[in-house]
Amino acid sequence: MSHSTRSKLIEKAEVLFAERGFYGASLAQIAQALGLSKQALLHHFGSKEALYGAVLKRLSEPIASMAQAALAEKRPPLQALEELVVVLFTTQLNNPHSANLLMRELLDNEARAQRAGNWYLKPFLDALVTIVQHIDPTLNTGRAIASVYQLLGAAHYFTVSQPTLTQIFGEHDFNEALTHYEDELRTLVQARFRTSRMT
Amino acid sequence: MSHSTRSKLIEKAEVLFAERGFYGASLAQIAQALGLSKQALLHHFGSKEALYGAVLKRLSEPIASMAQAALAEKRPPLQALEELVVVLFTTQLNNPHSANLLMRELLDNEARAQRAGNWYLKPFLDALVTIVQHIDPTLNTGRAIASVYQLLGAAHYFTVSQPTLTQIFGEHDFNEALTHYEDELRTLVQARFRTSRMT
DNA sequence: GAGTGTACTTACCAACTGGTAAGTCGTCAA
DNA sequence: TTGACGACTTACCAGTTGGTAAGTACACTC
Repeated sequence: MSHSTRSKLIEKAEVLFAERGFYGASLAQIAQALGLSKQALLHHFGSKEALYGAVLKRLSEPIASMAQAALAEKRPPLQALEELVVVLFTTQLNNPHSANLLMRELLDNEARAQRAGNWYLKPFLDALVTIVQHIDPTLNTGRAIASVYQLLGAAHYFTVSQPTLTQIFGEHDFNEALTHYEDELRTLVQARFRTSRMT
Repeated sequence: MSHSTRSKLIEKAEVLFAERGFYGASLAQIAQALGLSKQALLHHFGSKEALYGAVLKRLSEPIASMAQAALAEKRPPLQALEELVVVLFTTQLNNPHSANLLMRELLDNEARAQRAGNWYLKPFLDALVTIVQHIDPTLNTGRAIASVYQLLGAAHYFTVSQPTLTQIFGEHDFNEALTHYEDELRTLVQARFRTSRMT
């Protein structure tokens, strides 16, 4: 079936792009990993850029809808934010390839900025900024972006560093860090905004 | 002079590796950007991997010595940590290529783990973990790693996201975020460890 | 059963990849 | 003056890159 092949290609491309980057993963590799010819891939997507775009799109959709769901919730916004950050973190932990690829997109962005991919992240970031401004209405947009990025950084960076950390500190210490990380994230969210209201 | 050509090559390689990744930057590009032939480059470094290693080494040295200097300081450790995080952040802001390349190294690490490059970061991370444990001696290594990574993530992630943020939120809001980010980082360091001592 | 469309295939292509071999050229020491 | 060395060069290599052209094989509609 066509749809299944197409989505299988996207899945495999996600893994290979995540592991080796846009230039490091070749069309032939991706297709071959599924027993297809490179030209089968080009038949479905037309070009490497288009394939990459399809991967990015599929990646960003669940993230954006998570953030928008959190925004629509009736819970106190600080609670909603804490929950959202934790859910994002655990989702990334369970999908290391997505997390890696998103980070790569941040890096490649500058050199290949004309691609529309970046904008997939906009609804997600907008929702986060809005939540933060609900928590502390005195924050202007710039400050809100800053605090959102601290939280996002704290979560995303750790996920992506997993292999490095394991190598440097060993599996035992890494697992210890992992066990407590969710907790630490909650502490961070609370601490950040408790202080902000005290100032 | 030989030394000058060699270090010019490292500098240029850093920029191109940062912009396009290890696979995306070719030896010919790097050499050509300095008016040299690809083989001049290979004469100095032998292989692409070796060049990459030289770039990484030069990159990580100042970072490691910063952290070790902070560890040797006589100030209260919380103050030393706050200062170190801020210095790291501003250094990265002023050297976006270094920041990008370090982030890429985190990502490429898994696929090309056999390279020794990772370990350049070990002294730096060790120093940070030690400082954190001076601040709060009740933290085991895992928890200390976790809190170090939150701070590192908050700083590094923002630097690397600069182009994306500018595109999504516009230059004005980004500059506002930038203006306050150092402040926000200080707040974060203080808030994180103030809370930790309260618990 | 003719025609149409989709999902692929093999056969190519020029351009580029990292790397080797074999020089050339200037400098400096004996 | 010779000889060695370092810093390069041109010439070349096989393998891979993304992409095009032209088909084949099969399902479906009319």
